[in-house]
Amino acid sequence: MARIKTEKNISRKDVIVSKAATLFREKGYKAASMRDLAEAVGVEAASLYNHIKSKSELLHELVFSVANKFVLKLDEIESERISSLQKMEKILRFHISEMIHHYEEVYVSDREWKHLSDPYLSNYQNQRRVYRKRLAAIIEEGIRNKEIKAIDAPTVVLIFLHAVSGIESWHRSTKKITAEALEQNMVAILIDGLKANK
Amino acid sequence: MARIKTEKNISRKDVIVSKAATLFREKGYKAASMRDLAEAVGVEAASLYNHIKSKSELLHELVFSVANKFVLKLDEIESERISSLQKMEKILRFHISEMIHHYEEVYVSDREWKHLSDPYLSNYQNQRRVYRKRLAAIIEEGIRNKEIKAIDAPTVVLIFLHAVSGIESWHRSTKKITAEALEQNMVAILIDGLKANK
DNA sequence: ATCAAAAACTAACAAATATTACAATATTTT
DNA sequence: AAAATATTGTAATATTTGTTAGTTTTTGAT
Repeated sequence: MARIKTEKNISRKDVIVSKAATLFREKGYKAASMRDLAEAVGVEAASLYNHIKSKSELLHELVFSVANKFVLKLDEIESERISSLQKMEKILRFHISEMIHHYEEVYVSDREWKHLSDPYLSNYQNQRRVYRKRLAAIIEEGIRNKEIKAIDAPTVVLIFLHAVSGIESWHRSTKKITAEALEQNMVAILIDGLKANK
Repeated sequence: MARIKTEKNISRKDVIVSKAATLFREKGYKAASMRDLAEAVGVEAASLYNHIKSKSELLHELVFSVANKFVLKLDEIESERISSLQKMEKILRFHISEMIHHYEEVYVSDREWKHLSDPYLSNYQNQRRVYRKRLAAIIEEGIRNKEIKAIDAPTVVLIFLHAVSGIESWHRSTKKITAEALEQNMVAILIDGLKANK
């Protein structure tokens, strides 16, 4: 009987959730079976249920842990006393950094939330809506201050969020530039694209 | 017995493929069942097989028809005698327009290609690689001409392609700006973000 | 009106799915 | 070392899946 190996402060459940993230990213939530997951973990499928309640629990734990992290960071940045453009840059950099360093989880959270079921689904959709609204508000403030060019704020938000998810391709590519260079390039394009013409 | 309704020059298969696009977008390829599709079409599941070979055929027909369209357009734009920046703008506008007017198909092609099986999968991945390389080449030419700021070309490509897929959120939102305004805004941010500082 | 082809239906299939009950084994606590 | 607890395995469950076989109905051409 091969037990699930754990290190200090990492529960067996954590191991499962983490492997699930990888699997959900690779195959998608629906296509990833509990047997696949069991194999990745090194155990029989039924044994997983000593640590988790269901497959769907895995998904919503992943999704909400990521979502919460972004909300917390936004709380922090919003209250800083810096310009709108600087706020946007900080948010952008945070998104990029999270996508690079917690790739699997962030990716799954971004692409697989459709398969949440209520009440988690509605909850998540609401959270996202609010999050986007808050970003749009920052941009609109920047427009009022003539810092940011006159442009539709929700459109900017949508470009920003999705542009970052392009890091997925970067992650898979073999000939990568460094993470720092990637971040610098993205900021150069997107933040420059926002600046009001002087 | 309720037949599948067809209009002129639209085969029953076309109707099925089109409904499949909507369904695959809504639920994802894996989660969309043939019975779901049958219901959307207004017929029993088995009846679909008079017109199509398999579920996977639906996916790869969708994916490749979209992919081919983009390749054809790129052929056209590449051979035009205009600046690199203008080429990028044209490509961007085409992507935006396709995403707006053929939302379901483009979205599915973008997000569900993972579920293709070989040889279609390898084929598609190759096509995409080549397509991105060609876009990067245009950008690099622009950099050499000092038209575009010195920046990592593959990163630009990745931002562009994914930024466009953000239109998905626009499509679902209720309070939309017009398609033209959306396009104008996206071009403003992304193309401006590329321009070399004068 | 007849006949062939196209398109629908009913019924059934094997395979895969998430999950459960329960017995066997390992670990920790006493 | 014994008892209690945690973890795994085996076996089985009901559902859902894509798909096929065979039959009946509908359509369009003669």
